[in-house]
Amino acid sequence: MTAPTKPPHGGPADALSASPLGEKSSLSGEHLHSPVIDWFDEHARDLPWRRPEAGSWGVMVSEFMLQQTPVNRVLPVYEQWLARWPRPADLAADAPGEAVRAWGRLGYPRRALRLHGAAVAITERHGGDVPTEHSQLLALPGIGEYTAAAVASFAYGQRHAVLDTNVRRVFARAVTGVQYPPNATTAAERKLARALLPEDEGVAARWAAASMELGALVCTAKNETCHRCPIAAQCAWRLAGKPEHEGPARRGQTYAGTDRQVRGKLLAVLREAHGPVPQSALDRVWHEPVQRARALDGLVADGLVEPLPGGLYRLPLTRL
DNA sequence: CAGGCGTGGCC
DNA sequence: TGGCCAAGCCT
Repeated sequence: MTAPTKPPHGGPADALSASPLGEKSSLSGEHLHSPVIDWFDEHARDLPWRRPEAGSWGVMVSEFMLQQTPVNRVLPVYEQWLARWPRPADLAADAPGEAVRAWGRLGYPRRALRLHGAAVAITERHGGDVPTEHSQLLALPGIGEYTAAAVASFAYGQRHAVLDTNVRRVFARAVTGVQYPPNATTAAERKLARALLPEDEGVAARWAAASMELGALVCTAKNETCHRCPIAAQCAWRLAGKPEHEGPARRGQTYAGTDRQVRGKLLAVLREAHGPVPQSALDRVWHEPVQRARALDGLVADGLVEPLPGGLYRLPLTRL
């Protein structure tokens, strides 16, 4: 094959260059030996959804669970889900409330509902197989830009820019030279990600997983370990002396005392119970009646809770 | 597009 | 101790 000739040198200017978008930097490499992929070959974690037997459904389930939830907490729940619902049609045939219950304490339980909804759509519209097209994936509930690219790339080996928080941080540091990426993904970030993507489909998929893993294990938000980084020598941020984040503090998440906390407590009661729960049992989780009622109403509106006659509540047995 | 949406571990 | 952080999505 024609090995594209690489610029003779991969110094800082290569990674940093004001217009790195027209050509691949040495970070990804259009050849088959990017330092990040080499590092990945050596240090990638052996995660169940990366094994061939996981299949596209396993990849998709893992991506839903990993949205804002750490790997270690996902692992046991992932195993339970795949054992119980080995195919999308298996989950689709069960009640949505069972998905919510089996979600356990992963957090953001609307993801469980959306994953169930996606399984129903896959069963009804795609013959029970996770679709291969990015646009079809994007049309499923709970799948956005990132997850569609991740499933297409990790499950089907396709060439997509997979821009998650890890990759965005790696690019922000190594290429742009700042500590953190913007709050929301920008057009410039998408353009950069596309420009860095290796041409070859299989290499591109490998690169996507590798750059994500680098952000998860080495180029972390706090306590990054540059001495273990395969591109430390070209990293714009490190070369600039690792300047601190400038500008307004990044938006933090509040939790204590919010409706979210109340919703969590209400749903925990319903998860533990098998069968309808009386209002009085729910009243015990929060002292303030107005906020309590608002939280319960919200859960019902979201389809996470099903109200029954006689002041009883349960996880949803039927679809909305 | 800023803000809502769970949960737990870490420094 | 409490703010920050963890493979986002939706409105």
